[in-house]
Amino acid sequence: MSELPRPTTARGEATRQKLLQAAEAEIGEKGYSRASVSSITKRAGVGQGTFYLYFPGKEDALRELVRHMGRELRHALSRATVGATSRTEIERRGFEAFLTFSLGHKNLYRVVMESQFVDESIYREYYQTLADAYAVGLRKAQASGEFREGDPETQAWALMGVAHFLGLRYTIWDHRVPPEHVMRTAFDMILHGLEAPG
Amino acid sequence: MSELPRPTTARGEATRQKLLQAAEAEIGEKGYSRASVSSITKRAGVGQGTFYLYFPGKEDALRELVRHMGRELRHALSRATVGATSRTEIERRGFEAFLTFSLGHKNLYRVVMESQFVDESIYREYYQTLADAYAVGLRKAQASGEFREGDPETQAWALMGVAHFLGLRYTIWDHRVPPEHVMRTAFDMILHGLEAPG
Amino acid sequence: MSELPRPTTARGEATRQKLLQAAEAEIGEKGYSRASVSSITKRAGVGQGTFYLYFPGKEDALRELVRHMGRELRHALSRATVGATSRTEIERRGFEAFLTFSLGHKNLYRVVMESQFVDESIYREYYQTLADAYAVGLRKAQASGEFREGDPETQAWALMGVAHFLGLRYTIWDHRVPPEHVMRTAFDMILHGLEAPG
Amino acid sequence: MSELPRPTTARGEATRQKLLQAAEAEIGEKGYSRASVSSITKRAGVGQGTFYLYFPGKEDALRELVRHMGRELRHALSRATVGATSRTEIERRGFEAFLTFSLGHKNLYRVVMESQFVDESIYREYYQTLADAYAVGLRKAQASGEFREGDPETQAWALMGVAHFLGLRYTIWDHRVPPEHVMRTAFDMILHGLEAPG
DNA sequence: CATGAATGAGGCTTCATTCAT
DNA sequence: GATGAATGAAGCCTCATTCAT
Repeated sequence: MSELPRPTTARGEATRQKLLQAAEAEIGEKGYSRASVSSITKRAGVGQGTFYLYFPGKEDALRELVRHMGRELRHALSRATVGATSRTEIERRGFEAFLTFSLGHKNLYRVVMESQFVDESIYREYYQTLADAYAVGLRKAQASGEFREGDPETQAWALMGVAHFLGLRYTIWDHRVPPEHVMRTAFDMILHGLEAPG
Repeated sequence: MSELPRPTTARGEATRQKLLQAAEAEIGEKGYSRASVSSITKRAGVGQGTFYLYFPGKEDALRELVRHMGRELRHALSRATVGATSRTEIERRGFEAFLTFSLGHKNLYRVVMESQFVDESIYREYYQTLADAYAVGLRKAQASGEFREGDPETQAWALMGVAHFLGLRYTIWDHRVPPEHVMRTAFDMILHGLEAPG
Repeated sequence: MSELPRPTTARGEATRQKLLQAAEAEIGEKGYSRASVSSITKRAGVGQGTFYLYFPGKEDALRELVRHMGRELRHALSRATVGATSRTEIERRGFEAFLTFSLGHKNLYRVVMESQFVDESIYREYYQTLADAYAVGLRKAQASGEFREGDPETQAWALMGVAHFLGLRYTIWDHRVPPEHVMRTAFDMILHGLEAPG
Repeated sequence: MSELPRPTTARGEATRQKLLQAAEAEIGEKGYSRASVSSITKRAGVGQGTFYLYFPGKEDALRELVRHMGRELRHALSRATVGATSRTEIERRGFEAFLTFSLGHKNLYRVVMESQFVDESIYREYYQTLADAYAVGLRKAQASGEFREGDPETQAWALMGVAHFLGLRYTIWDHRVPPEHVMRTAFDMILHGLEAPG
């Protein structure tokens, strides 16, 4: 009723993974509230009750999924930006990696977005964690003189907004516009701003 | 797609408005799936069955609400930017107006955000309409040489992303950071970009 | 969710009564936890959901039933003892009425007994109300010199215990021993005690 | 009816005892139907399946517990009344011992009371065994002229009713009234009856 | 002896929607 | 126009019990 029992055997761990994957697919496709635990267990090929051996309730599977997505995305961003020689380069590669990642994890991405309507704290935690890491990099780039001065946290949230909306619009909803095209315009704006020089 | 049958009497119109306001409060506070038609009618002070005299179903009230929010926001933006002397000025005032508006319509804003999980098309229509109008302005500013070249639609989506995320983070979730502070950083970035000049 | 809506129409009141009677039969026969809401509604000939139009939950039907039994029993005792010329007479008639009543309401009596394991307060209220009324009568009989001195509340509980156990043993469980026989022994003991005089 | 297979090793016996104690606590605290086998095994510190090595099912643990309580209570009563010089003395000491015992075994007592709703026969057996032993003593006291004539079995049930109700009311539910006070009134009534002499 | 993962029946409850008045 | 009683499908969750290890 109150404890969250973690499986102790390998068999248990496998079942847990099956459930998590099934939950990702089910919730990603139908949305959290239309997704049913019984469908999840059916997809996972286990009995209904088995779900509750691994999660205290439906909401907790969602939480788990969002945390998982957060970890995966951060890893993807790390991998993509390793070895970059400038912050500008990091931004570009990170942006690209984000779009690729979202496209490759549409379901999980939907799950993250919807989490805000189930328990806002899950969603806030997800983005705040990203923003914090992001702000660190921006602060360094300002210190080194590469980037213009400005509050790094605000910038981080603004940039996440750009990425989120462009990702939603141009990769998740409709990817007929070539990504390079979107990237070019977006990056020009992000790096040099809207105003024409002079 | 076709408009719902509208009431013909003044009394009917009043009931319809009461229901819409109740739906806004109920869905905004509890979220779409936790909101119930019976609570909505209770809030509106009408009988349960009355709801179905004005809306074919629960989803349709949501749809109506999103359209309503779209209209209101566009009016607010028009009003705010009328008489501006430059596109930069329009951007600034529009941004400000958007933040004020979201803050003043938290429930409605929540409803719009959640609509994507009920019927994506409502949500896409909402943003696409905004983006289209936005892009027209940006295109003009580019033509006049005030703004740098770039695909206006992409820019519009990117800018809406900035506004959405900053609004969510700094006005809806937590408005301890003063809006001027957020605005200053955001605008510097939007107009001149991240990179230091030279 | 929080209000307990009372029916406003005659039809509603009728449904409520059907449900209450069905609940009495169902819970009385199977016991509270083995009784199911769905069986209750089936017996009542209404849809499952209808139950929740009249009771916030299963427990509340039980509560209602116990209160009902309390009122009925008190009425029966009043009726039985009206016109008695001595407290001894009241005791005798009350005792008899109690046994008759329990026998005629086996199901309801079972429901009352079981209520203590669902929500003790229901059960305590039931007996405390009886005890309070009982003690008033005993106190008067002591004041008038008819009954020996002693704490009336304690006496009331003791006498309810006698009635309860004898009723359970000799009317509800097994009524092969003639009631007069039980009554004679019980009354002799209650009125004159166990000890032989002298 | 037949005894359950008992463990043959000392280790097994220890496990069985742990389970029984855990069941007493769990069922006593939560009530039979809210008590779960898995909680019992958790309390006992053994695996879930282990329960079924010692009991055919949940009900059987209850049965065992009631029998256990019966034995313990009878022993307590024997010990308390040994060496008493009159039946009156036996009554007094027995009554006192019963109250002390119930107070010291609240959980077990609750379990016994609830058993009637799980399997009435367990409960009836419990009280019938007590009543039979009780009646033997009462019959002797009548034969010796110490107690007034009357059907001993009826008297036994009546007296158990007194003890049960007073125990429930004044020790288990609320022991603010001093036991001596309750005992004095109760005993006066039991030994000499309600009616004033003369 | 002991374990704990797995099961699936079954219970409670919610709710969008219908309909007779 | 309006009502509110009624419905039944559907969902979440619990739990006694089984069984392979």
